[in-house]
Amino acid sequence: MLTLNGLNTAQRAAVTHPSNAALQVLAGPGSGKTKVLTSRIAYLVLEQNHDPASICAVTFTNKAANEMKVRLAAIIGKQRTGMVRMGTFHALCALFLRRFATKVGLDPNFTVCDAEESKKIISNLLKPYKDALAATETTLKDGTVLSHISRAKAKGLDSKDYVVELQQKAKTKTTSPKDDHAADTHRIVGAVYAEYEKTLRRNNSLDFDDLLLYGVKLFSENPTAASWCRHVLVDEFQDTNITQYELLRVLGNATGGCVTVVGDPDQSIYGWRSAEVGNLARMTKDFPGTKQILLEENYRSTASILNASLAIVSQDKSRIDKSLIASHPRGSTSVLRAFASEQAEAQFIAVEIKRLVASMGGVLQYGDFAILLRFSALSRTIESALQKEAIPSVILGGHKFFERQEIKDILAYLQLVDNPSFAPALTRAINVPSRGIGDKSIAELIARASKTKSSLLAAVENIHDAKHPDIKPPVKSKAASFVRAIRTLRTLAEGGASPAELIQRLLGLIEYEDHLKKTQPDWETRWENVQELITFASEVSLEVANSLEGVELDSEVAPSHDTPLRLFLQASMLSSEGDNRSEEDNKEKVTISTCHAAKGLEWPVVIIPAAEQGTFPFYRSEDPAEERRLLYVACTRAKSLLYITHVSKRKVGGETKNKDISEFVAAALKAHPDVFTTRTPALETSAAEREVVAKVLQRPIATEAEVALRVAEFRRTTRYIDEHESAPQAQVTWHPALAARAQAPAPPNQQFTASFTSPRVAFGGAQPTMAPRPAIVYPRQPKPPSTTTASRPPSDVSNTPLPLPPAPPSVPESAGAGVKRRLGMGRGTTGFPNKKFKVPMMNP
DNA sequence: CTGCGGGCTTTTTTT
DNA sequence: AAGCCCGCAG
Repeated sequence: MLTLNGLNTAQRAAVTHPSNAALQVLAGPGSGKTKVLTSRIAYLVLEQNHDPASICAVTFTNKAANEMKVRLAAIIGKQRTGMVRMGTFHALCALFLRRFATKVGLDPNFTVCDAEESKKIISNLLKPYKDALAATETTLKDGTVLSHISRAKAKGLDSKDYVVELQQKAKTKTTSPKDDHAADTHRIVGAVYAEYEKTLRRNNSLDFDDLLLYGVKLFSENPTAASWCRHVLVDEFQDTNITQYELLRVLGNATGGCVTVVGDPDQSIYGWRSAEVGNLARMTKDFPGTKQILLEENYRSTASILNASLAIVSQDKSRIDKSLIASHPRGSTSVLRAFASEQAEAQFIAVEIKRLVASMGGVLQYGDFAILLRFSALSRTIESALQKEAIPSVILGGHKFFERQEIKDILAYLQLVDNPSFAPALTRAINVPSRGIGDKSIAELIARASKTKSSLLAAVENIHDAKHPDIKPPVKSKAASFVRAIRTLRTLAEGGASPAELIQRLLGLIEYEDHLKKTQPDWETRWENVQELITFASEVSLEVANSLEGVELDSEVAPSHDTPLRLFLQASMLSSEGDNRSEEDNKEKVTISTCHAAKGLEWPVVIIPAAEQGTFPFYRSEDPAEERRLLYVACTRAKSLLYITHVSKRKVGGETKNKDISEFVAAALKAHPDVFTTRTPALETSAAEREVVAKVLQRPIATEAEVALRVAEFRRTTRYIDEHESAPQAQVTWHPALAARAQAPAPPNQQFTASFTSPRVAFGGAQPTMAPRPAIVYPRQPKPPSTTTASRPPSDVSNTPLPLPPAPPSVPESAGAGVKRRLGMGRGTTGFPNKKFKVPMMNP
């Protein structure tokens, strides 16, 4: 029996909404949307007797899917959870396309082509147009073409549609020289698009967008492929594109309109990837009678943080005015500080983190901090500042594990074994390790392959077998070891060898470790990465084995063509960095992440550096409003404390440039001067302020003695403390909006004492008419019977009195700092711990 | 031809 | 970090 005790009225209404009626949940940050989603699935299964295998839950990332699985398993059990089809749109489509490949004219062993390979294909296709382009003095980069194509695909336009649309546009538009220019490049894009499509088909591969497009094709043309589906749920709906919407529509129709979506227009930050907030409105039209339910109570952040966040996002004039009701007390006022350089900024951040850890007396540890950046390159200075202070850190969404050279090298061989038609893998693998087969030879091989109408690999094999003559730069003998490796692996794979075994064998066959040693100065970390790939491979196999338990395979309808190797390759291509975070390892590490990758996550303390013009909004962004929402998303990740910092000078490229404060922050400050202060919270002297921080986190507070001890230790060991507390803010060029405040002494950071009631926070409209509601009271609970390491700090929801988290470690030696000093904590393995992988894959 | 080394630039956000 | 360009050696 499903218990709805922990839900508020709106949440309950959403969860128990009739299962056969379309539902749209508009959920502000921290309003418990994940809880609603999981509870609704549980409701469908437990109360409405839906077969778990008939429910499809789509998440934005694989990580989100894994998280939801954990939480759902707590309600309906592991086995039933395992039957729910949960994953990204991409993973969902890939799963069914493997099954039903032939229905849409594909081979089941298609390879998923990642962006880098797509780009290479396009760059080759673009070559013939080089001269034409040079003549008109235009440049057309492969990346630009790819993004045009991707945009078209996101709208469901194939190359023919794209060209047609171009022609229509050309008719309606007045012709200026500039338009002619654009028309020229678009014509080329159209031509390249057509060839790109053909190339992918020839290579038996699908790019990310194709997964969705072919998914739509499959489900719309083959009702049997979707007949299993009784209810579709989509999370982060504001960030879906048209093609993804089509998927929802097609699957939703198959269920007779049983769809539930959750989203928040204020958090739409993927417009650059063709996401359309308009999908929310579209849905209400396509699914008549769609019920909208608003979740406006925020259970995550202090009222101060919500104040600051809303002050930022409410500047958007076109925004539909929504409110967020704080369930937590006001808490410390958010901090806004300026610095003279990015080094000073980074140093402040590092020292302030240490100060907070000390002054909270152990209630906060390093894992409670996140530094959220507009783009990853900003992490450099911050990383080194943290390192200098011996603060361990992890980078989320930095260099992608699966995009590293050494990983792609290995994958290329395996892709070729699985799919001999996949030419990009051959061009990469054939010369790793170097076999003296360079660009020229490859060009000749390609010519041979197209002449004999065979795949590149077949061409190489034929030359090797002397069935065909050698080519001009002779390649026959050079390719021998390559062909041998491929053939050995092929035999092993057919014999049922696991992907992990295949990799091991491959490493021997091509003497990859030696190759790394010879060619890479940092071969050690690269070799470690290869080892981690093996770990990942064995995890995939394990995961698959587990998820097969108790799952009835619909093998008669659609025989599975999956092989372990194929599943591994697909998992590799569809996995995103954040999926594989081992929580245990990161408890004592500060998280550095991009704002985008932080979506859906939360931390007790969030620091947002570089809040400057040019980075917020980013100078290349086409949509400033989206940049503002991005900042809003970043701010609303914070539970207890929020910091925004900016500098007056920053090195950009080679030169130092003067920087102004972000217009978003300046405008927020102008409209609501009280939402920020330059004073850092005086936690060490104020027990009341400490208490709020702890209360929001539902943690016990530290004793005065503990705090005093740690603060003393901090003062003794950290020498920058005095410097930064008395940092002459006047040196900094203030934005006009800040200038006045900089002169005046900062107000004490003590608003939190005002009351423990929660005011309705609303901007942009009339002031709230609602009376303040009493704050939720958190009953102190004894230490839980070891809720153990079950899951990461669950995001989004905490409106019920949860058991307290495991008590913070009792005074680890010397503030726990010097412990993990491992320099740079393994550069090569950034963010990819080798423990506890979650495998991105739909349940079969 | 190929491969190597050096020097340069260059980088938004991601399935 | 990884791509690009260059020039030189095998």
